[in-house]
Amino acid sequence: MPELPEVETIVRQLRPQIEGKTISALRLFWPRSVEGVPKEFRHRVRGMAVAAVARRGKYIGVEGADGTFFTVHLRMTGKLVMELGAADRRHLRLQFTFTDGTKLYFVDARKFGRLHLWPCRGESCPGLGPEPLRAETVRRVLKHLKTKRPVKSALLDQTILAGIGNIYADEALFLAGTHPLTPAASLSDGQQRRLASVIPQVLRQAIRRRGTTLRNYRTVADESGENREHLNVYGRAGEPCPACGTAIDKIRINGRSSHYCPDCQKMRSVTSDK
DNA sequence: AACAGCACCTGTAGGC
DNA sequence: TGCCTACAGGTGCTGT
Repeated sequence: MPELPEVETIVRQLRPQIEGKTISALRLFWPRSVEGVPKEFRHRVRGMAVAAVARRGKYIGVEGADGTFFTVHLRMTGKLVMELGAADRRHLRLQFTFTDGTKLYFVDARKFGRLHLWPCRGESCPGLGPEPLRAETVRRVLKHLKTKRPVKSALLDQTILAGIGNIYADEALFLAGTHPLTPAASLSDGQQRRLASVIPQVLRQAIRRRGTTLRNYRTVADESGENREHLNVYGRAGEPCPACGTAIDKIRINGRSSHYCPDCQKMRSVTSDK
C-alpha cells in the first residue's frame, strides 16, 4: 500500500514518538510477520534503545543505540499506530511495549508486511536503487537505462529507483506526458528531463499532504492522507482527463493496473520528440 | 532479459 | 441477503 510519501509520513511521525525510548517487550501474534527466526528477532529487539528512525525506499528502519537494526516493510495493508482502534484488534500482528508504558502496534489485514533484522540504511542498502527525490538523480538514472521494458515497469523496479509505487508512477507519467508502455531506453532527452523533474515534485507534493489514502493507509496518528483528491489519473478510469477531457484509460502492465490519458500520453518515437 | 503466472492473505465492491 | 468473482497501494519465486 504505502509508497515513498506514505512511508516518509509514517517515519516523520514515528520519530518523535519512539526515539529515545527503550523496547521492554514484544508480542508476536502472527509469527510470519517476522522474516527469519522470530525467537532471534525477539531476543535482539527486546531491550533495544531506539536511537533513530529512518526511511530508505519503502522501508522503515529502526536503529538501536547499540547498532541493532531492523526494518519494517508495510507492503499492501500494514500500518504502525500508537493507539489500537477496536476495528484493528483482529489484525494486530505485533505489539511493542516501551519502558514508559507506551505501545506501538503493527497492524496488517493481509499479512504481507514484514519486519526484518536487516541493516538497511542510507546508501548501503543492497538491492535498492537511489532515492527519487532529486531531479538530477532521477535524470542520471533514466539516462543510463538500457532496457526495452516499459518505462512504467522500470519505475516500479526498486533496484532502479527506490520508493515509487503504482500510484505515483502513473501520476508522474501523466504529468510528463509519457505513455506507460514507452520502452524505457527509448525515452527522448525531453521526456527524460520532464519525467526527472516531475517525479520528485509528485512525491514531495504527496508528502506535504501526508500521502494518499485509497483504503487502508493511515498515518501513525491513524489519520488519512489528503493526496487522493489531487490524483489526476490513478483510480480514475473512465473519468475525463483533467487536461483535455478524454476518458482516462486503464490497462494492465506486468500484472499492475496502469492509468493514463490516451491523448496526453501518446507513444512517440525518439526522433519526433527531439 | 523480461514476461506471465502464481504465491502470500484478507477485505470489499459489484453483478446477479 | 447471499453467492461469486475480480481486484487491491508490494514483492518474490518459478517456469518459459
